[in-house]
Amino acid sequence: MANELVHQKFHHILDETLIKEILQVGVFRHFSKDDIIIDVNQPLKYIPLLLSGSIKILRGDGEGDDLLIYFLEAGETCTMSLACCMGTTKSKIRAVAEIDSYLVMIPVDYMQKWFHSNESWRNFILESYQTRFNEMLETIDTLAFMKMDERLLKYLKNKVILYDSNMLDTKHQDIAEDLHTSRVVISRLLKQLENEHKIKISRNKIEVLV
Amino acid sequence: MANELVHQKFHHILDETLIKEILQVGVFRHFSKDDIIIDVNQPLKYIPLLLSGSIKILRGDGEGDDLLIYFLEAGETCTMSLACCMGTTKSKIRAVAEIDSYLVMIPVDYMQKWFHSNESWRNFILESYQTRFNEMLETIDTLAFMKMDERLLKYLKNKVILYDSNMLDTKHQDIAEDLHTSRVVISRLLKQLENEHKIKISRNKIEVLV
DNA sequence: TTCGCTATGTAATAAATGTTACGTAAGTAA
DNA sequence: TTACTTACGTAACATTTATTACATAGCGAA
Repeated sequence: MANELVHQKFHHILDETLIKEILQVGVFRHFSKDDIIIDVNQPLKYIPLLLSGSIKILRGDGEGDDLLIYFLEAGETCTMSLACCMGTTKSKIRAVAEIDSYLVMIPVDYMQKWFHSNESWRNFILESYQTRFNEMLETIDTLAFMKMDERLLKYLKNKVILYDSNMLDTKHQDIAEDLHTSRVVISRLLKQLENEHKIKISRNKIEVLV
Repeated sequence: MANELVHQKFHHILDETLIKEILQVGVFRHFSKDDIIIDVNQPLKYIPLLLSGSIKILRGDGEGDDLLIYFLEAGETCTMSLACCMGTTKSKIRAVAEIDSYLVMIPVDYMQKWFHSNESWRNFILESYQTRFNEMLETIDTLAFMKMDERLLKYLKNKVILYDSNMLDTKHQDIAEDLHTSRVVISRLLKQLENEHKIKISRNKIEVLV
C-alpha cells in the first residue's frame, strides 16, 4: 500500500531505480491531525516525502509565538529540512500535521548521495526549492503589504482550496495563532467579513462565500 | 583583473575547470550605486555572480511599493535568479546596486548544464539556496514578530556591518522605502532612538552607537 | 548674501491592531 | 434538568503605525 503511494506520487519526477531505493531505505510513518512532526531546534536526520495528507509549516520565535508560512501537500518535500540537513543545523521551523498524513523519511546520507548520483533527484530538489522560494516570497508579500482583514480572507480562501470545501471546520483561536494575532482581532474581522457577505459564521464553522 | 577576482572570490567553492569555463562564457558587467540590475517582471537570461560590491534585493508589489529582503555580497549569487531561470519565469524581485558593483553574468544554459555535470557547482547552488532560505526566514521573522523601532535598529546595525562603519550615509526617505513605511515614521523613530542614545542624527548621516 | 532645493522636525489626527474584561450562547456530561 | 466547559461577541481602551500639513534647518548656486 505504502509502496503504491510512493510510485503514485513520485513516479512523474523520480526514476524507477531511485524509487526502489527509497522503498528500501525509507522509513514509513503516519501522523495524526495536530501531531508535531518536527519542532523548532530539533536536529534533523531525515528528509520527509509527503505521501498523503497535508502539513503546516510554521515559523516559531521559540516562545510560543507562531506564524504560518505555507502548507505541504502530497508529492512534496520539506525544503526547510533540506536546508537544515545540508548545513547539519537544527530545524528553524515547526511542522504540524494539518490532517492525518503519511510520510516516508529518507536518512540524510542518502539525500546527499543521490544529489550527486541521480539526475531525477537533483531535479526534484531543485524544483522543490523553486516552489518553496516562491511561497516564501508570497508570505513576505502578505506580511509586508496586506492588512489583517485581507490576510484573513486569503487564509480562508487558501483553506477552501486545501480542503476542497467552502465549509471550514475551524475555531477563531486557531486562525489567530496561524496569523500571529489575537482571537479578539480575528473574531472582529470575521464579523466584518460576514457583514460584507463574504463568509457565514457559526460555532466551529466558517462558510466561505467568495 | 576581472579574472583575478573570479579566482579570488570563488576558488574556495568552485573547481579550476569550472572557473576557466566561467571566464570563457561569462559576461562581465559593472553597475554604479543605485543602478537597477534586475527589475520585477523582467525575464532572466543570466545568473549573476557577484565579484565585488553589494546588491540590495527587494520585493516590489509592482506599484512602487518595495521591501528590502536581503543583501548580496561578493562571492554570492542571486538565488532568486536561479529559481526564476529554472522555471523560465520572470523576475519576482528587484536587484539594485547598493554600492558600485562588479558582476559576471552566466547564461542560463550553462547553469543548467553545470548543475548536472559539475559537483562543485552543485554544491555552490545548494549552499546558496541554504543561505538565502535562512535569510528569507529571518525576513519573515522580522516582519511578523518585530515592531518598527526594532526593525529600524536592526536595519541600521546591518548596514554598519555591511559598510564596516558606524557612520552611515543615508536619508530618512531611503530607509522608509526599504522598510516599506513613510518618512515621517522613520524620522520619528530615529529621534526616539537618538533620545535613547542609540544613534546620533545629522543631515544625511546617522551614527550608530550600539 | 539671497534664493531655492532638499532633508528633517513635529503636531494633529486618523486608522489599524492589540489588550483586557466580561457577557452570552452552544455543546456536553452528570 | 443543572452544571460546566468551550467558543464566540463585543465594549472600552491602549498602542502602534499611517497620513497630512506645515515649519525649519542645512547646503549649494547665482
